Amino acid sequence: MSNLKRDCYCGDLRASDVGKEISVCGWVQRRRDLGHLIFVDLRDRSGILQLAFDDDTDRDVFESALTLRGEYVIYAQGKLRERSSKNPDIPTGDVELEVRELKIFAKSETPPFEIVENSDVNDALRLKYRYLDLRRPDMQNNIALRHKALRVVRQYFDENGFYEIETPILTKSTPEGARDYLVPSRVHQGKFYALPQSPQQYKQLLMLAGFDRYMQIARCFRDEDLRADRQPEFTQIDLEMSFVDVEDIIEINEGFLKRLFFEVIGLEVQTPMQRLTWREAMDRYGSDKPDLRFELELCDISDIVANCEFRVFSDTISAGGSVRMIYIPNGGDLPRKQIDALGEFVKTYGAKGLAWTKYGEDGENTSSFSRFLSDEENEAISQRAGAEPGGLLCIIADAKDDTVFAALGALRCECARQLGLIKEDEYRFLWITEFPLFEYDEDENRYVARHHPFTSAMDEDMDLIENDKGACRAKAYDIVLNGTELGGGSIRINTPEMQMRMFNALGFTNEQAQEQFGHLLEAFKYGAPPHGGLAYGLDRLVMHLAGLSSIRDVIAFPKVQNASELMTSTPDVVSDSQLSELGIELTVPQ
RNA sequence: GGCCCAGUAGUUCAGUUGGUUAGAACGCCAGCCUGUCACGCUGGAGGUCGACGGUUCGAGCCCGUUCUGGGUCGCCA
Repeated sequence: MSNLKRDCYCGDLRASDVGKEISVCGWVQRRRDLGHLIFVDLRDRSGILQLAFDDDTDRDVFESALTLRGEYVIYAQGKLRERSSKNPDIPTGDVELEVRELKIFAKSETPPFEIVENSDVNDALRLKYRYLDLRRPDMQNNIALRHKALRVVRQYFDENGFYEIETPILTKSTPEGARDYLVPSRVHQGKFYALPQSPQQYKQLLMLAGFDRYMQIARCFRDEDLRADRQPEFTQIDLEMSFVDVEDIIEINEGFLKRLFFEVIGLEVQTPMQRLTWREAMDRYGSDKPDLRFELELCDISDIVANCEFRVFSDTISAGGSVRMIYIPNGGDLPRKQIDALGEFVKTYGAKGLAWTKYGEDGENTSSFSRFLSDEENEAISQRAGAEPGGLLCIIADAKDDTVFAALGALRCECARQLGLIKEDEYRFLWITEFPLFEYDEDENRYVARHHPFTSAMDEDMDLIENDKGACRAKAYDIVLNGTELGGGSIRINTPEMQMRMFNALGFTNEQAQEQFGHLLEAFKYGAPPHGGLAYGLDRLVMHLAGLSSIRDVIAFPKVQNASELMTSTPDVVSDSQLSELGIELTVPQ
């Protein structure tokens, strides 16, 4: 191959290069054999160049060109010439290579699917042959875009004084939080490492160690079920800063997002970005990651129906719940069947059902519940909604506010999607601040940390840690884009006393806290700076940059829904000797 | 763990109420073709209808189970 070196990429050649002697390498995209004239489209990561073989071509080279098939890997050398008929559809459409020398590096079987842009092939097949799928120009672009994003990440945070520091992959399993992936230890049989869910404790200890600003492109692992935007193995842009408060973190990250979106896709992001407190986000959108590309805000009507005859509403309120609605101006267009489907839709979020009113264009209303209310109550509801003919009112009542918010928040998005209300070309960034510090866990009958147990309470809510956990707010924030959580973080606790107070509040005895987090409590005795940070889901960020709806398309080798990897058939069985070396006996057959 | 959707040629799909030999396009193979660029023309090969079981005189189609993939609820500090 020493004398078969390429000197340029296919897609870079232009009319200004005509006359040059060039060499290219790549894969055969297509061969067009016209008899005494053969064209071959040669593809590399930069694009496509047309190779031409005709009567002036050396006979052996021509004969060799006749044997070319799709995905053959070749070298071609010759003189670049202007085409007699140009192709305006591709960047290299003005030129072609008059081939003088041709070398076939490797033949290829006919691939199981065509290597073309926008192919619509079954996911399982794509993933089984991921290396072929990745040859497709759109996948090449996605992966290149990811690289560009990573380059900006490293540049920006370097310029702002962050050190890139690696933290261990073999770590200690911690209670709370996601299920860990475990790695058995050979040296310490019966003991296990855990793969990190995030480098949380390490990055805090790096602040304690005095590095001041830390950044890592960190691989993280969570053994939980997958979604279109969730993989068991994913990448975080992990950040931590010392001597900062919430504002400092928001400021540096607004700068980052502005730079990232501009440099990668040329988008001008306005800063400062919009902010909502968690409380306001829930009340107005029923979600802690609201999509602001459309309106449809929630509205509380508990006060109107608190004493109404309709027990579904009034009983809910006396049980401590709420009755809330969204009003959809054009929702009256939805046929009855579709409204019933929305009723089924909200049930998947735990709602008992959907109460609705269709405001007819003729002034005649159809409603699932209005006959149970007084005229005054109906009128008050319509008035608060600002209802007009053609509108649709959707009401959810539940004894648990969480259920009302979950159902209405999801319904809001579903209606917007069905009615085409989402402004698809907008990028609505949003900070959600003042998250609750605690969250009640029904299964365990206790409060657990909503973010993680190292999160600081807001200064004015310190007393609530013991006195009113449900009302205690944290110095925690998320950055949201178009209804997706891009990242989140918090200001951390930095004294051993406060950290122990937090563990106690979560129900840990001092002994339990020492056992599981002793290293951190010990470290805090030696002077931890006030610090805080944030972590982005890199895959989600790149997904948005690429305008896609699944993170799989921006990950080179993703896993499928059951967390296996189809190309290599991972996970897989291991040999008995491997197991015995680890001191592991299986209770299930392999 | 629950719910929903899909599975027919290499690929993407069509397939009538359950009725003779399961079709199309692209791809593939062969032949012809000197300006194509999704080349064109002619011909050809290619199917356990995901699997198993059931109903039926008869199943790609109906029923059950199961597998695979996708979406989602729970879950994801």
